[in-house]
Amino acid sequence: MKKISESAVRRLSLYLRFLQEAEAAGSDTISSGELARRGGTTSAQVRKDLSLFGSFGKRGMGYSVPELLREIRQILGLTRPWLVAVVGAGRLGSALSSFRDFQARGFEIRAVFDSDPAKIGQSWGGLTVQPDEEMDATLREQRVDVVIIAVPAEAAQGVVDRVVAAGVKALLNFAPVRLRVPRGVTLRNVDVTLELEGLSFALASAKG
Amino acid sequence: MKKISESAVRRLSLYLRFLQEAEAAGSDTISSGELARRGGTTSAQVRKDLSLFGSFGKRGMGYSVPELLREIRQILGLTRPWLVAVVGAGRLGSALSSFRDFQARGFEIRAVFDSDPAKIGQSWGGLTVQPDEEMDATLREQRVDVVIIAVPAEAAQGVVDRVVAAGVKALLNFAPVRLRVPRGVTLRNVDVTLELEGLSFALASAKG
DNA sequence: CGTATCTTGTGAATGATTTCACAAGCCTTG
DNA sequence: CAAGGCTTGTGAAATCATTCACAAGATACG
Repeated sequence: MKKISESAVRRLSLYLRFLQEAEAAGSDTISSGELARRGGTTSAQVRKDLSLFGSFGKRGMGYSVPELLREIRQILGLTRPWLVAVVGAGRLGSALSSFRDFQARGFEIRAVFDSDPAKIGQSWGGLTVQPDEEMDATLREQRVDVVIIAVPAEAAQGVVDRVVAAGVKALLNFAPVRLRVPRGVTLRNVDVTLELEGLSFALASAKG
Repeated sequence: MKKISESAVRRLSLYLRFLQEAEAAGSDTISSGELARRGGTTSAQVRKDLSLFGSFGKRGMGYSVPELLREIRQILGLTRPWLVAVVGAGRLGSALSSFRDFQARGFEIRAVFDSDPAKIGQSWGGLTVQPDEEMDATLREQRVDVVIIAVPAEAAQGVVDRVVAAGVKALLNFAPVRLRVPRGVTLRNVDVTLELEGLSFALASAKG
């Protein structure tokens, strides 16, 4: 299979969202041009992205909304739920755990961990905060697929090493630090500081 | 001035972080190879990125840590603090407002807004949650540079329109929705759902 | 002072991604 | 059932980003 760029996957994810909107609005079909308009890209880009995985449209007609929904869900692996654990029960972890959208999109939070004894045992929307020591066992027992890292930067690499050792293959990191993962493990970073500095650059460039 | 890609700016921001670490560790100089190693890129990439803005190194010696720190701060516009407001006093807004790193990196949170009467008046780390109605006046009075959007998706575009009308030129959006901004306004998105779906794609591709 | 060693800065080459452009297919209408 | 009007799928072209490769400058050391 040929290599799919990260930006192409991002766009697919966006198209999925637009298709859900179109479905809710009662549309049966949608054109590449319409998807492009919503996504701020071009119709050729949309068709190219989709053509990486197959031919889903009808010439003259566009794409069937339910069919393309099915196809993109299949491509993105969203046909079954993924099990998620959050490490770090601070404010960010709390915000993430309560994010209702996750559940709706097929990500089920199954465990929350923290190293702070004061936090352990607290109940969080049906889940009990567990101590770090139980991480390895729980991750395996619950067959957790994805771990969200919401601990301070200094602690993040240690958490990565432990969850990777427990067999987890996908990580989403919120700590402002560059983490090392072995081959075969996928890591994505959400780095708010980086984004703010990007805004700073834009402001400074504009103002001179 | 030639166009600078977003990925180049991201990397500059990373180099800045590594330089701060190097400074804390007492290093006087650092080579492009060392910056590359920490950033997971190549030394040529580092030199190319820096060469977009000038020649800061000494052949045979690398870069002076304090000097390159100064230069990158200058490039990124981090020589003075930026004033920030958070719209949305939910859990995410709370997590962001309490994020100590912001202050340390030159982003000062000056106001928090919410539309929920139950939240208004609450004290948040020295700030009082203000009602939406005061947004326009406060943003102008406080000369807010950057607005962080931490409201539900349905409310986000309305917030954008209001803060843009109040003269704000830089936005960081956490709502899982594609927002429209006029030319001259910079928008960055942090979309956790997109990131999770990216992980899902990686997992699904690997497992077959 | 001359040689060896290191590392920068940068054109040229390569690779990746996006855009262009158009033949081909599908539906509607008369 | 033929003509007209859309819209797809996709090679080819253009643009953008990364990597290569090396001359040139700087230091260290005998």
